[in-house]
Amino acid sequence: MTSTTLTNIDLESRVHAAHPDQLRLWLRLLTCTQLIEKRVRLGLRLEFDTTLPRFDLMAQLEKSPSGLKMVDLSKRLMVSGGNITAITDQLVSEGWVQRVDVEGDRRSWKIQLTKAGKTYFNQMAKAHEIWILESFEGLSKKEIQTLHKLLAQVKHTALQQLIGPDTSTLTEAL
Amino acid sequence: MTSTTLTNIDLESRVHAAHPDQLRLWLRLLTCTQLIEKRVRLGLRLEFDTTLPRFDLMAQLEKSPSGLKMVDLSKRLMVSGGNITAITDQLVSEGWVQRVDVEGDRRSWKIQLTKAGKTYFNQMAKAHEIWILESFEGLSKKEIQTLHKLLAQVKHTALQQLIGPDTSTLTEAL
DNA sequence: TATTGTTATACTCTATAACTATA
DNA sequence: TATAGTTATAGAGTATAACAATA
Repeated sequence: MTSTTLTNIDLESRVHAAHPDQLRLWLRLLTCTQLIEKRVRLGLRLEFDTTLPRFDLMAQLEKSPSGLKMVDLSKRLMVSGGNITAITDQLVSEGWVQRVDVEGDRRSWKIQLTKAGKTYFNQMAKAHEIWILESFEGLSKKEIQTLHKLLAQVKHTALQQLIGPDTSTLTEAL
Repeated sequence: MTSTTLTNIDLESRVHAAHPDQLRLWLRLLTCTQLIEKRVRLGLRLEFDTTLPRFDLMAQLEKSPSGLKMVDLSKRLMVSGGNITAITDQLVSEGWVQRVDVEGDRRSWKIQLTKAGKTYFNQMAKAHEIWILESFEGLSKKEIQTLHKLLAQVKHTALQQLIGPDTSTLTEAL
């Protein structure tokens, strides 16, 4: 018989019997996220010739039709301003987003999806939704709700741990 | 009042009310993982001047005291062979791991932690464990078990979706 | 022929810091 | 002074492909 089964060939093989349940949970959480993320990245690259950060930025814009400032995008995507400039430049050159003047503050832009960008994003979002549905198809509706609820608590705690109990922004904390 | 609360300034603001529960679950899963991962990366950088991929590679070696071949590391860490060579080279130059000849196959090495590497890794692992315990301290023991169990199903399904039902390795599928 | 590992290359994402323009 | 955004730079990680050595 072979020395390792497929399910052992991943990060979880790191866990020792002596390690606490929290560590096992973290590695399982990480494995799940990485598997789904790899699937999404693969699909975005093969079917749409794009990347996850670009998709994420467009998803933020789709959610805010009036547009978002660079600094808003920086906070929401939890990356530095220079990154936002770089990714935005790419998307502008490809025609998917546009910079629009902000009335009353000549330092800022509103970044918006173009009409072509909306169409393009909607196509990606449909495919994305299918990949995600497939990734969770082993769970019942109730299990999905339970998971969602438990992860709410994790999110709350992890956020506190990362940024502390004050009101500073995420990017400032990093 | 401010337009956004802190908990809205993240990826989950992408979700629309019309989107299915699975999509909400995925974004929450991603947010949780990213928050904890940022905390771990920050700690590894500030306290140990190292990175997560390097830590992960050493963790694999610590789990396999007899050593692992490059190809094993490639599969377990789900990255290409060239990356393993690069990261291993760094760790060798820093004295934390060593390449050891494999009897009977002159193409391969066994990569092992050095004595100094074991000491160094154990220090990191202690700190890592604390960061993880803190990240999940909002959950009861039972909730941790429930989460772990539900994520087992997610892992299984996501793995099938990513690589298909056959027996090929992860890296081959990517 | 297939496998193991290395090398060369290029690309994406990332942060930091210096800078300009504006508030 | 502080904020918004850009630019320049450097570094890490990643994949791919060509390659050499060995099985």
